Amino acid sequence: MKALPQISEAEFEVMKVIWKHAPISTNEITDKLTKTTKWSPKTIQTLIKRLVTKRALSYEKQSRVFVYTPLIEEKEYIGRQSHSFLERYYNGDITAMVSAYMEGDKLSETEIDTLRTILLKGAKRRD
Amino acid sequence: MKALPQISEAEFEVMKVIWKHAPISTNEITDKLTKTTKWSPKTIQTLIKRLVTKRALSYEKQSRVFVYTPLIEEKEYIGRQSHSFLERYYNGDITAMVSAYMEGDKLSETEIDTLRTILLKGAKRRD
DNA sequence: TAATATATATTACATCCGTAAGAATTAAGG
DNA sequence: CCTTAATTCTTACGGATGTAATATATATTA
Repeated sequence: MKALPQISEAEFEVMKVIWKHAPISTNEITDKLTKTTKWSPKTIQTLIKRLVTKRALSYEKQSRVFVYTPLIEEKEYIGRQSHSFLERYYNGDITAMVSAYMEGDKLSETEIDTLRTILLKGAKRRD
Repeated sequence: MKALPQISEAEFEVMKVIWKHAPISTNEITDKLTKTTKWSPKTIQTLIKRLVTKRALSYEKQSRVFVYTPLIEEKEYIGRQSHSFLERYYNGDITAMVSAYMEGDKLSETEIDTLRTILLKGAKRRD
């Protein structure tokens, strides 16, 4: 499996809008992000540029404007980040994380229910 | 609740040994970390120093040596990191994360069992 | 006490990141 | 065709981080 590019927190925000709306132009990205953040358009341009350099995005010149498409998949990226997060803080053990949440009373009844349901689905996956 | 200091990845490795063995001297920290990492003692010193500056550690001069104690709690720190991780990648929804793991077949049968057990404990089922 | 060993403090330096401003290029209007 | 406006490219700059090396202070030994 290829190494995914290192994406910073701010860059990730940019990726999110691109994942959601690709193919999408610079201006469209900028419009959306100036509404949800306090970044200047210049800043957003920089972030987009860096993502291209890092090969997280490809672009196509449509007439005079650039239109971007992600080169990495959202699910894959989040999966990798989750993996390394668990490694670092829970020795790679997701059950330790859930356990910590239970013990810290950080789970609502509803969430507990949801989790049980999720886990039941996989129950018959025993072969 | 006070803001916890920002601890980098490398610094976190140092914190882990201090959490585990505090109060612990510079040399002891260095010994342990040179075994588990490829860092030079100098690097480890730098990391310790930065942690002191950031007020993640306090120290006491015992005769001629410094002995360190954490100023922040491991559980609290990991809890905060977990929270912001979930915010960033799963909209703060831990069930979404577990769900993604289930769907990605990233959970072993054993883990699923463990999770079910964990969740049953908290089941003051009002059903 | 002077030389040496040891522990701590200061300085270094490249890269990444947040946050842009300014320069250059290109398209569109006069 | 040339000026202006829009778009993209280049440069900037301070703080954080990884990764140390060098310098200083202090303790031990000869």
